[in-house]
Amino acid sequence: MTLEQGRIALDGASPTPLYLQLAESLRGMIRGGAVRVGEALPSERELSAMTSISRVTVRKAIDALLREGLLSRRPGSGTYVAIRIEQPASVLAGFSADMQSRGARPGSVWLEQRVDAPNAEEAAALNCAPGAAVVRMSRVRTADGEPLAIERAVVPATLLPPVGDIGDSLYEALNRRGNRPVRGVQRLQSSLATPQEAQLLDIPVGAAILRIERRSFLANGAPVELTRSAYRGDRYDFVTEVREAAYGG
Amino acid sequence: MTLEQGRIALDGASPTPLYLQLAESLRGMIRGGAVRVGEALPSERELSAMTSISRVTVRKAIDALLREGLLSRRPGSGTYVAIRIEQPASVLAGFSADMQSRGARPGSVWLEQRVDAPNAEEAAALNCAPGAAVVRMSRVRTADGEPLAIERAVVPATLLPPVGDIGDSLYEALNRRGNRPVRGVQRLQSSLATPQEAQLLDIPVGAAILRIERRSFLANGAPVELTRSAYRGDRYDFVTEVREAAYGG
DNA sequence: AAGTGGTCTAGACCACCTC
DNA sequence: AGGTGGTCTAGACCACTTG
Repeated sequence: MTLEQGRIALDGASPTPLYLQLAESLRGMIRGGAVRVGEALPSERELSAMTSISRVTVRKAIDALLREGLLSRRPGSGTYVAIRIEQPASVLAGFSADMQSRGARPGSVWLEQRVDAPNAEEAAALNCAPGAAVVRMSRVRTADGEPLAIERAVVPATLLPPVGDIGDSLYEALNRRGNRPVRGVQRLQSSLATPQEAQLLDIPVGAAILRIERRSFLANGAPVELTRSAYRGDRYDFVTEVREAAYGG
Repeated sequence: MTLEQGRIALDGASPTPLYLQLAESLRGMIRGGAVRVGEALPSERELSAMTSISRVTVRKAIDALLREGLLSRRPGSGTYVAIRIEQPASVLAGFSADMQSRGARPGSVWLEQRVDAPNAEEAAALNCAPGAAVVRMSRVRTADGEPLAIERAVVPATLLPPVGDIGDSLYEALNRRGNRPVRGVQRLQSSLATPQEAQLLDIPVGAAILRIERRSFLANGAPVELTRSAYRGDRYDFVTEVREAAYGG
């Protein structure tokens, strides 16, 4: 047995279910290195004895960590710390939240921020009149100070605070106005860096670029943004979870 | 109660666990319209009584359908058939189905197909013993006769028909054995074509390549495949839908 | 042969919503 | 107040791998 019982602190009186408390403890130990990658966890029966909670509940905690990709089970053998810890961040998040969930510090260098009229494609995508006002935002997005992506967003002006109050996180600004997108469609494409992109991202012309076009929508279906981004191919990967087609569809 | 007991056929002697049998029955009823969208399922205690299986096991079946997005639970109220979700191309489909949905004719040129032992990474990803048998499949995938991608799949041999009977669609072969993946995690990366890839895909060295690594899983969580693909960047884009974080587990 | 995860049962109590 | 899902227990048997 590799773990010391003292490290697992569970509170039966807490409103947090025991299995989530145990999952959190195990998560902390794995991240902290108390159990190394590839090593086995104590068996379910051992964990049950160590923590005085039933094996069914121990399994429920392990189930949660399995879905996070932190652990892997081998029947008849044991439960192991997964080799690759990948963060399935297929939830709808802006650049800032995405970077924070990856453990990097997000930043921005503004290229353009102004109110403008939409072109035909933008008006169609945002479902707004050709004469309506949109906010056009172009930035170099950085992670820990290094350029990672070029992001060009177009948003109906009515959904945002005044241009001066938008700050560095578009999604945060939308949230302040109660206009949080709940659904989005993204299109990903592999491409090569143009000379302009190469200069802004500090990479060679012709380097790999991951282009992402995102359209997102409010709960009532109204379009929120049309954003086109160009990510450095060598520094960024996109993780998504897919499920079986629900039905009919 | 909307369901008739007669519709749920469970076989205690079957090697398939009861909770998966029940999940399949419920899935069929929902797809067949026996319970309409927005309607409540019989309560867990009712299902338990109807099927003579314990409530814990009934919950486990419902858990699986929740993860597929087919059902939604409301504490204190009931379990409901989820509102129909608009499905983009981010559903879990193999190359053949993906191409057909895009209106192209899928094809294959085999590079390799054999039973082998997994390497360390594959054994970890597939949760199988180092000495287990896996089927290794490498193909150039074509759309309307044009090379579009190089696909290298590794699947536990136990999940597949004999190697000679696999045919050209991996997912179809898995389905024949009842091993349909219901969930997958994909990692996408932009990259450049290596000389070997360039030759196989008939593109210049250094052209844009979209690399996709997919791990997919059965309803019971068992890993099905580890597949690495290299798509022509100029011919393929990947569309995915993102939602606000919803289901908690 | 011993240990492991995989499955299953028959109960129980709680917080919440309203069938 | 009665029903619902949410949680939890203390056992049990199985198939499998091999600490």
